[in-house]
Amino acid sequence: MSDSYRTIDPQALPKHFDAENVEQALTARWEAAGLYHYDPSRPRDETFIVDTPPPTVSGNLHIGHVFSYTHTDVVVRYKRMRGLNIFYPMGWDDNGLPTERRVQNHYHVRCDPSLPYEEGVELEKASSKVKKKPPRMLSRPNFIEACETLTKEDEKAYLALWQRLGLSVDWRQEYSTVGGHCRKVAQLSFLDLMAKGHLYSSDAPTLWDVDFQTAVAQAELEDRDLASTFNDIAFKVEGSDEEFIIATTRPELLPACVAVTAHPDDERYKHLFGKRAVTPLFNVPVRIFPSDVVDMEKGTGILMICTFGDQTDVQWWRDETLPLRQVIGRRGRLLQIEYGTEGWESLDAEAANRNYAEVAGKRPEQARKRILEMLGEAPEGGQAPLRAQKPINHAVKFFEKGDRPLEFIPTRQWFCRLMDKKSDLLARGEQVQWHPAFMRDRFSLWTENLQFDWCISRQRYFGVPFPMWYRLDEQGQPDYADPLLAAPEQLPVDPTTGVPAGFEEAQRGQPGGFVAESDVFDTWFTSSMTPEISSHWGIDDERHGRLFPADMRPQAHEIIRTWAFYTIAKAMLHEGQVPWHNVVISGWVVQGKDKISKSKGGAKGLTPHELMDKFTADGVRYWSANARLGVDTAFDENMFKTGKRLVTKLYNASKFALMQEAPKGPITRELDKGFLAALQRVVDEATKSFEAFEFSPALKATETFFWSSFTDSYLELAKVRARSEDDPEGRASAVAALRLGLEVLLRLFAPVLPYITETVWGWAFAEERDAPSIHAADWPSAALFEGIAGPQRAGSFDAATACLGAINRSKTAANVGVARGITSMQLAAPQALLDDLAPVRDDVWAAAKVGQFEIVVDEALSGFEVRAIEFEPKPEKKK
RNA sequence: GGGCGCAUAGCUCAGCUGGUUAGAGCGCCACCUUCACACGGUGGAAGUCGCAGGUUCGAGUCCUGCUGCGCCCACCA
Repeated sequence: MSDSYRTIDPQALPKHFDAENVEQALTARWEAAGLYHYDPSRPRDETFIVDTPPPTVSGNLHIGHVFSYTHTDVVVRYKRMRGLNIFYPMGWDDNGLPTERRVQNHYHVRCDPSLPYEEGVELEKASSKVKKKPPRMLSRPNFIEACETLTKEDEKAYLALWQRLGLSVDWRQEYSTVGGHCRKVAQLSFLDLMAKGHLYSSDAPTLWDVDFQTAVAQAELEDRDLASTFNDIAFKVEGSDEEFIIATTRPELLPACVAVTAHPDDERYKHLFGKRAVTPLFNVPVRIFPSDVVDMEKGTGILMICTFGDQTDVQWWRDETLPLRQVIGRRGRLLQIEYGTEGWESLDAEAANRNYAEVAGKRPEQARKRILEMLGEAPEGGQAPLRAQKPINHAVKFFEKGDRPLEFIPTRQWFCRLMDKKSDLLARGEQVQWHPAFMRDRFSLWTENLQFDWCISRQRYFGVPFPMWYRLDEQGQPDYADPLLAAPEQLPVDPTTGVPAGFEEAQRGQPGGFVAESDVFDTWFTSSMTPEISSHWGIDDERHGRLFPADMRPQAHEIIRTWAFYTIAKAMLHEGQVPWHNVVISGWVVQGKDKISKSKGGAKGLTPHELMDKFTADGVRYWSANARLGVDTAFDENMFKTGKRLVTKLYNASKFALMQEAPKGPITRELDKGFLAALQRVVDEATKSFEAFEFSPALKATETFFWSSFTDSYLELAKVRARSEDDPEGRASAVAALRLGLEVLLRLFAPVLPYITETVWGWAFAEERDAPSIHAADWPSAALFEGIAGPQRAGSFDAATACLGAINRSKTAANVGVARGITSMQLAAPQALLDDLAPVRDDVWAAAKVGQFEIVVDEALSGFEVRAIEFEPKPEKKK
């Protein structure tokens, strides 16, 4: 150990911090050193496990990504400095509709699961000329290959962004949700849930998207307000001339009407219960029954039940065992129907068929128009059934990615039972710590209001297939009650190409043979397994035991009902545990009133790379880390600017601090100890915040101290002594404190600003502390201040700061020429502090030549008072 | 209709368990090319803390009720 410090020559360093090159060089160095590698040999209690959200790779990169991923990285870097063994993986979510659509478009292909797999298919980006021809049809395995090929490109772009942003991910722990590993875990999950009896299939009315041609789950719904019309339509009572008026927004469902209902207490309609009504146009007699679900105030108080207009219709249909008259088909068009046949009885089948022919094959909105026209025509000597129309606005259910309203259509679907597990799920929500805490309410509310079991099957081609087949009986009809499940060793399997045990390929589709379940899982079925995907659940028990449950799940608040909810559900059903201990919720990036997201086309203006070019990666991270958890943040270039300014200041202040030369010596002076004591307060505060996952107050505290206490005050107060020739002991104390202060500040900033802090660390401290990277160094602890300071000493530093402030004010006053006649400064303080301040005072004094004030510091050095600053008042501003 | 959150300087926000004249950054004004930093420094102006009550010696902070904005959810006839 040498007896002088390793100093730097500022002339030898670039005038400005060359962020772009530094970012590249350090990223490469960190990767080469394996700095972020998880060490499987260390025990669980020394490990910090992150359940990283896998980004959807088909979206364009935008600042919203940068924002939330930085939050996680900041926490991770803090935990790493606390000495924890970090497990920080990265996944790519390339399983789902966005990828499917992109692949279809990019290569101009479509998937047909009935096709056999072709070896060695080479695809090219389709030209617009090619796109005029019919698309090429691919087997499902080929289609998945195409997805994997295309998403590889996107993943490269993400990787480059993440690395430049400085995410300290262990890149060896990478997965893709459409890859073999994830397919296997998802299929294992299915087999386990089957074995535990949580799954069932049923042929029942299900929310159906007519464009995507698939069922959707409750979690994928969104309400949209649409303009609509309440149509008052007259129904006749069977066998009489009496009529009543129902109100409906969906007159096109008139042929699907199966009953009429009103409130049991409704005097207007009481006498009708038990009788039958006759529908106009189709003359179908339907039951009239009472139901207390009916709102007497709404519409006319009496309404028609159709199969199916909404969820209430489904409920009545079930409870009252009403007939099924499905008129809307899977493609969203009115089906062909023959009145007079079974189930389609009519008092005048001929007229009914004539009327129905007008709307068969039409879309609902066209059919509605036509039906209303017909209802508006008065029969001979009578009144038209359409009596009145009233415009309204009402909420209509849509698939969140869809363009047309959802329909209820009876189809066979697979469900995971959750309705009977609400209280267990709520209890799990209580076992998880939510940050911020109020986000738990979102989870609880959703769980309490859950209405359907989880529909896990989708009639899509691309996705993780059900590992399952059905036996075909002698007539070639599938036996849904007793499916053939894949064996675990077979996974991942695509049942459209794989064969169940005990069968041969030749028996596919043959009577007495088998047929594949062609559905795929809801993408959340796979995404809800991210902790288990990382831990290799069901595949490597030893690893799973080490990595499950995780410590931290970072995520956005709008997917609490999906991602967080399903992940909690899966962990409960599979392992009887919570999937992680902490959920850390980031807010959104907003621009004006709009959330910045892929659906909105990203931020106006600069891309993440352009922002980093302009403000440095550290500057961009600074902006992210400034946001409080769960709170939306404005996209504001000023904040990036402030971040870059901080980086620049750190660069320059560090140069200055590390160019001061002195022999090594103890920190003995009051001012130096006071400064370090004040810094220790900041360390305590930052640590406390970080422990609660609140990085932003930690950054704020550090930043404030850095600017106002370190650069503005302490550097000014210590620099005269640090260069003094005639006070060797005071000089050694100042330089030692300067360096220690800088070192501690670098460590405090390291989680947020990895590049600039590592750069400065390398100038001196890497060698001095025998720690090549600051990111593997310890978070500052009390040990660093051992024997030097104590928080109670900070008063002397506060006093000195006030003194400097007074001097500065007097300088400014002198410059503007209003402080005449002020010629001396009194500082009443313990001698120890006065000694330290004397050189500052004399130095500044000589320059300023003005000022008269008194600073009184109490003997305990815990407080101070500034007295008698006498300046002439500033002259009134001329207006 | 239910739940949650927000409302503090022109803008973006911080103000923990209630305690003396309410803070920061940006912007604005004045001054300063001085040793690492003009990608800088120093100083300054600027707020009836959404509104109305209440609790308290004392309220930006706690309670009640309003108003506005945002988000999540809802059974949509």
